[in-house]
Amino acid sequence: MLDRKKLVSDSETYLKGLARRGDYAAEVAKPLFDIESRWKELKSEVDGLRHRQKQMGPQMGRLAKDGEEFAKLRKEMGEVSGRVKAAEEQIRSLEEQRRDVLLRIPNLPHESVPDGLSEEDNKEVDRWGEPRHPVFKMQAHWELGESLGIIDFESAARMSGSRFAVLKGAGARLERALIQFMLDLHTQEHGYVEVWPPYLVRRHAMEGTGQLPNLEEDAYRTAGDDPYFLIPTAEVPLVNLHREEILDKDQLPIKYVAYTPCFRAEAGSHGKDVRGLMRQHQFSKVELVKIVEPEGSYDELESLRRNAEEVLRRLEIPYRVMLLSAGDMGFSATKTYDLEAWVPAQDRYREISSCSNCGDFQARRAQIRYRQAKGDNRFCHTLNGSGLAVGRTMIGLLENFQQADGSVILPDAIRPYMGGLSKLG
RNA sequence: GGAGAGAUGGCCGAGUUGGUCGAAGGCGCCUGACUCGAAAUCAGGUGUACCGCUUGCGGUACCGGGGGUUCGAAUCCCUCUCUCUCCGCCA
Repeated sequence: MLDRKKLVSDSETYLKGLARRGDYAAEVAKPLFDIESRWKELKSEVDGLRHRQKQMGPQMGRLAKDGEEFAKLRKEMGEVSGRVKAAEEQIRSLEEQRRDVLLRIPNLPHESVPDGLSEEDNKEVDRWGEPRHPVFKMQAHWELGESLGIIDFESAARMSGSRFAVLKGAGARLERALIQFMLDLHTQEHGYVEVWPPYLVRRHAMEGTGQLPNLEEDAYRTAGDDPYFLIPTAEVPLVNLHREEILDKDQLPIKYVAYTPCFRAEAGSHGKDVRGLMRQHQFSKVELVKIVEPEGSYDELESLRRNAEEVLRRLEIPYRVMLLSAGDMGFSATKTYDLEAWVPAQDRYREISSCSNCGDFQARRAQIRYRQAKGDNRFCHTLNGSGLAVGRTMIGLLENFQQADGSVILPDAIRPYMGGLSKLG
């Protein structure tokens, strides 16, 4: 959520910034200005009337209840009360409308973010490792996984439909090994606190991080009037850990890491990545979240990104770093780096991690503040990044380390987590 | 699932015959006095959000959330959520 007061007082700058995401973004914000001015007018009227009510209260208490003066005052104050109620109803309605608009306005892109509306406009900022080009017929990971007997898409489809996978034997162990490896790295070497959060959350938690109200069709939820939402990423529970809190300055920065399964309906991606582990309704992810002071939050983004990159380096998977263009970023982000791992069978890089600074956008939605000085409470900045998506990491391992005979050599870093196993198949 | 109790400011805790209660008192914290300094003591201050003029001041809202009764509600009524205790069940 953007700062309503600034949005109104400096609307030109804000609308211009929003338009960098596409014309729609500025359009969404437009109704706000009229709502805000009507709201202010009513608000000051009601404040005045209530002031009068408050003044008269004690006086009426002192008067004789059967006196003439009391009857007169009661009549007058009854009228005031009626007007207050009517105006307050209008105020409530305006505030609801205002909130609806504000919740649907995306975050403002940071100045360092390149212009552009699509993937094509993203800028490569770094690259690591040598992409492996095949001297033999390279197999896609789903072929490898099935021939090695470690991934079973068919059984998964029979019980759950498309976009599910069953991991078996060394495959299941590898999933667990990768999670363990990532958690150990981030907790022991990067200073994150490990968290085991709920996988089901209430609507307001999803609104807090910006998944709702806009992306409702992509979220799974339970039945009933007061549904739970299945988290699409651990970012949701991790950021909401401090909702409605005023933190002490010396508590910051807060750094959390959590492994969770993630659930996504993948509405609107029909036909994309229909095979393999690339795009699943349920997948594992180790997520990094930081809650920090506004000063230096972009430096924190750089280090967060490095923390995620380190996983790929240890696993010896070639990758590149993309700085996303304004129009390609997610709803809540001011600036996003995608890490893209090399996928030999597709002969291209594919997203394996997305690291964003959300500025105070989520903090304002979730009411996460910190005490800067006495009487000066400010919203924190929140950051998040995958460290990493486990399924996609498995793709990276299987495909990049496959051998001509269909076996897969495991990189050194993961072997201790596989009980010393050095090779699949 | 059944029965009961509760939810007040950073914390503890008053307030429930409706009126001067944003709310006693204590603790914590900040400032000043005393002191060489500290402790103790004394005095003052100490929530969040919004509106208006604006170095400061004035106003409004908020006593778990929402709704209602009333000229007026922390105080009465309804409802929801959460917490605790006991019983049952379950992992």
